[in-house]
Amino acid sequence: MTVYSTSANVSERATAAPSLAISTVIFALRPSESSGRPTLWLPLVRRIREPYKDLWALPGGPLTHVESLPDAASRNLRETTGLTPSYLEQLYAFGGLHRSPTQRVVSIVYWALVQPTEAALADESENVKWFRADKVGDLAFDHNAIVEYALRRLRNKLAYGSVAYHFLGEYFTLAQVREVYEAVLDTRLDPANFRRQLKSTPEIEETGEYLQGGKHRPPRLYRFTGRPGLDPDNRSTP
Amino acid sequence: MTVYSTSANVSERATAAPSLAISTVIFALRPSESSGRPTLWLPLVRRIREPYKDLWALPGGPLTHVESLPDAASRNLRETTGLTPSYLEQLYAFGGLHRSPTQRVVSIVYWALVQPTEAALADESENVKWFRADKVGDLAFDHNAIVEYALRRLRNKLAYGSVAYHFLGEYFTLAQVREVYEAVLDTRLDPANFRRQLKSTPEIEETGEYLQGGKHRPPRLYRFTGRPGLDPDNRSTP
DNA sequence: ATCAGTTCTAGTCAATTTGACTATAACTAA
DNA sequence: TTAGTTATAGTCAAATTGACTAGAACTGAT
Repeated sequence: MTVYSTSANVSERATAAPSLAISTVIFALRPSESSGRPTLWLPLVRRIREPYKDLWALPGGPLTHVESLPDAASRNLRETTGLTPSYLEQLYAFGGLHRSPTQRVVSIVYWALVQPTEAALADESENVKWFRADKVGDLAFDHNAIVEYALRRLRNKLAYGSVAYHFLGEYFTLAQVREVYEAVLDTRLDPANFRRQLKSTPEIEETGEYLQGGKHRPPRLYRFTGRPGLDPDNRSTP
Repeated sequence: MTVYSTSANVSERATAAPSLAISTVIFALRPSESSGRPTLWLPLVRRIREPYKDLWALPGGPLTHVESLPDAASRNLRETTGLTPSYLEQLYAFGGLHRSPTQRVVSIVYWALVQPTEAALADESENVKWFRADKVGDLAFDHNAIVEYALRRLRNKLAYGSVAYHFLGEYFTLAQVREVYEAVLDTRLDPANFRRQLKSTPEIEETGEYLQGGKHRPPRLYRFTGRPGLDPDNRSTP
């Protein structure tokens, strides 16, 4: 089985550029099956051909000539899960020599966050399944390393940045933000101190609304007004 | 002038993968020509063919089949400047549709830091020249945007991370570290407070040595003992 | 209607960190 | 010997953080 396309000849094999693929690590919060508290999940697709046939892998595919890198990432995200991300950022380009046993492939990997309302509608099937981020099992290629790195970046970015809000809808309670932090960082945080910190950041705006229908005192709803970040792609998410 | 290689046919043009290149933004500190204080510089190469003939551009070239991404970055860094970096990290993959007017190119860009002893030996020629990082002029392709982004990342990383020491040799004074911060962030920092902070980080080790030969009280020399960082390539720099 | 249970929210207080500043030590050059 | 300069330690108030207390506001059970 040869891995080079149709009309390539021997001299081209030596110099031909490695092929380019786009993959995406998609994170969403879902209630844990045991505790009911939100935990971090991601969708994987089952490989239907060699190499690594029948193993789970990150959604991905080749980059076509007519689309930008983030467009390609969005597209294969939509194609495999039906989802539209609320946040999409380039993670890393993985280009090790032996990532794929049959071919030299450089994968540019994106990571995406989707809101739970979106995530609930996600397509799931025989070949697309959601896994807890800390229990993905053995994946195809170097995808375990990629998922681990994506998790590190997510945790790191959460500490400094403004990503937490992209897991949530437009309006949210401060306790929901805390739950995002607790799920992603896998810790418990003091509710009173956490809200004091959030209230001191100018990017979080108090609204007049309250979340009704809960079992206890209705919490006030807030809105995030910050700007994306320093990613050069910078989808100005309208 | 066609941009596709020899035996490509029409149908391949539509689906052929975009070509892959590696570029590097190389930072080093050099004494400013005016004040003598260290400032941030980077080497650029003059383009000797179209497109953008005669404009300055980042060092770079195609990725060959037999080298990893960081190896390719090191190689073209060495080939253009003769330098060996003390720090090398992936910056970003740039893949906009119209980065090059003649061809679809995806560039995986690395950024490197070199120590001043190294940087002093750097090759300079008609076609390789060093520029102040804030005065590079109009560059080829999207390289102005790339340099700007590299600067943002460098500044950002300096605040949290451990990059500053890679601008310096194995032994350094705390004032030298401060000069790195001042050069990169373009501010002045209080010497006393700055050293208090450094001394509270466990990764900086006091040595028994002092830097002799200065004009004033000889400062103590320190050593950095921290580990690289969370980059997946992670050259464990022996 | 009342009360127990729970979460939301504001606040207190000591410990730690930060920013502005002062003072002394240790060297060189004149 | 002294003036000039950098290195280094320390002081003090302001700001931030972590642990904790307590009242407000709701639901569901009695």
